[in-house]
Amino acid sequence: MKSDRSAGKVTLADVGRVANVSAITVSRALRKPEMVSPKLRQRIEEVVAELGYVPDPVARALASDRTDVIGVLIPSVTNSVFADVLRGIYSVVEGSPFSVQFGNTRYSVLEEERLLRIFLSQRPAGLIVSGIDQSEASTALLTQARCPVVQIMETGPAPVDMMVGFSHRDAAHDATRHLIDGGYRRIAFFGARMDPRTQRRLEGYTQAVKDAGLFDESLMITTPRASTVELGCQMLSDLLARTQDVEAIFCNNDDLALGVLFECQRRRIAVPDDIGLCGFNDLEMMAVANPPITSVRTFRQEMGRRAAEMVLMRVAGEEVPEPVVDLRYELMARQSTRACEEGRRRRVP
Amino acid sequence: MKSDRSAGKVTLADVGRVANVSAITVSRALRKPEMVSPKLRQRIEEVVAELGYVPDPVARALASDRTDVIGVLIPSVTNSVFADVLRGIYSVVEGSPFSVQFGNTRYSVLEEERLLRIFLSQRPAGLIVSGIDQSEASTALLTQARCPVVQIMETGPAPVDMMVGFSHRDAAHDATRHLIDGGYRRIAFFGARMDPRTQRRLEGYTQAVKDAGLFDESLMITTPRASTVELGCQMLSDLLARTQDVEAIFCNNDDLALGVLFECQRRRIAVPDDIGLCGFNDLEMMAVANPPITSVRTFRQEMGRRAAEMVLMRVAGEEVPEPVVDLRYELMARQSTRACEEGRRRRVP
DNA sequence: TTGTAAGCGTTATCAA
DNA sequence: TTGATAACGCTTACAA
Repeated sequence: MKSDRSAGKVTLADVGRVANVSAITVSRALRKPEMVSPKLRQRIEEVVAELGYVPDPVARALASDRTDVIGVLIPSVTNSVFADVLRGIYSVVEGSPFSVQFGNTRYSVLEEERLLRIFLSQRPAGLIVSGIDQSEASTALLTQARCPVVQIMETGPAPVDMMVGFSHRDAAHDATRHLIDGGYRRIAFFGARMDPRTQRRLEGYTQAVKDAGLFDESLMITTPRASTVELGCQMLSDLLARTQDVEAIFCNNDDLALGVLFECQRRRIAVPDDIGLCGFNDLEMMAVANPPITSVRTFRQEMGRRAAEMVLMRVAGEEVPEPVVDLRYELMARQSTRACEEGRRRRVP
Repeated sequence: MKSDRSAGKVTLADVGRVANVSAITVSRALRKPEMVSPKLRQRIEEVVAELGYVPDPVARALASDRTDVIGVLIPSVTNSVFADVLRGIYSVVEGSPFSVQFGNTRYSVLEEERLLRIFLSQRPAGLIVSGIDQSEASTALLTQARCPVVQIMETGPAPVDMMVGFSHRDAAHDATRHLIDGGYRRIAFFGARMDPRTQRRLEGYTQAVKDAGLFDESLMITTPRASTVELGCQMLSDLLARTQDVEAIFCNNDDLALGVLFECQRRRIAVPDDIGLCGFNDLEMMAVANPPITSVRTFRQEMGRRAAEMVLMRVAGEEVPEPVVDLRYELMARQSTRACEEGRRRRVP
């Protein structure tokens, strides 16, 4: 008699009993059909269907010391940037026998480390982590991990294993150059959250304005708060309360940019004629705003897709031809940064 | 000698050996400390720390026939509505020994069913599913599930187990009434995706306009496409190409409403004077748009939080005092629906 | 309070 | 090609 713990679950042994073969043969028939004679294979398949056998992933994991779970660590579940990445990952994983498990690090390196330990104890098939700023302990854990690891969202000099991202510094630098080239001189920076990637965007901005001799610390507004549209409104209000001498604003992301746009509309500040405006990420709405807002397009779904593909390839034993990928970015120049023909005039003399 | 399969992993038996106790005592010391004498407990804790023992959740799951994983099935990973729900769930689960695993059903009942089978085979501690429109098979699976189940996002007459949501029909009805009460007569409905919840919003709208004798099928625009801001722009353009006789628009969600607003700005259509505008969900940006947009606030984080709490209570063996919760909604009336003092005039006579 | 023995459902290993 | 046996690391049931 079966123990009552198992609650009537159909096991490999049950299938074997009915099909008159051993459990291990059933296991093989399901995992490596070519190793079982056609005759037996068919009989087993029939019994599996008849009994409604479903393999137990937990038992499989314990016995084989591996799972079909790909662990994904992202800093935020609400940020649409990461939602896009997840969509990319799902698009690849959905067609495979693998599944995805996330962890939400909430932009905390310590939380990331804690989650990493938990995930690793679950024998993941692969691991996808965000960014390149892991703690020393996390880096050690990842290096020792006995599964493929992909760092996403960013590129950097020392990949733990594989990597797919882009340079936030370069992207911000180019966006700032775009404003400078458009004739804007007094260019502000609005930054929220100030996570490592935002920091590097700030560096790119700073470099560009310094190189052009346009650096002015009083034009930088940053906050550790998460970015919202409302925050964009407030930042513009704060800046204008301090100085009217602003010609353009580079926002660390599109939420802020949208807030700036709304606030400009309320204050009858013409975009791009009074103030030029550039966002970051190129959310869908940027292209249809009034006016359309210039932004830096990043390939978020593609990052997720590529990362998942890399993991699957390695799990399948294939070699990944390009284990470090820089996906770049694209400056989507729109009406919000159309510079005047004869150079920018200051808004207030 | 240990088998090489385990790759040097520290086990309960290892800890026991060093601490001079049996493995089961170590197990108890970690799970039910009060059952172990203080002396042994302390010695064991020291050895655990010394050896860096980490419990193996896979082995635990196999032995105890349960996991600490709460399965969550949502229709979309990119829709910010569900992102908010997830945040609520995380806020509760993060402080517990439980973890979350999602599935993305992509608004497909069949995919939901498939995922449900997978999840159930993994002995979840609890299950949170979206909506009340599961397939017959899924409902059967959920009914038989040996774990707590919560349906979220919606309320309905026949909960499988527990439920926390609100009535989309009532919410849409009230929003439409708000427009009618504001003096608007020619009220359009814009709907995207047309999933079951959107359908019920449409029903609420239809009921309200019919009751007021204002029903006009030609004012309803729906599409199976996912909602985007751009789609909102297009829908307005389509509607206006067909008729100028429109006084207000109730959008099935805020993305569409934002698109309508941008398109109105471009066409110099004054909101709310030429056209009244109401969204659904009350995303953060609605309050700071220009003008601020009326929307129906729903308590998405709260839904996630409550659902997770219900699961945890039941897992802990406690009784859930209120297993079916209607969280209601709140109409956030803003400038975009400010009706004229002396009743609405038609925009075009 | 602590320990022994027997699983949990699967797969690795080695033998037939 | 098939099977017997022994893990995998932990917990349940029961005994001391």
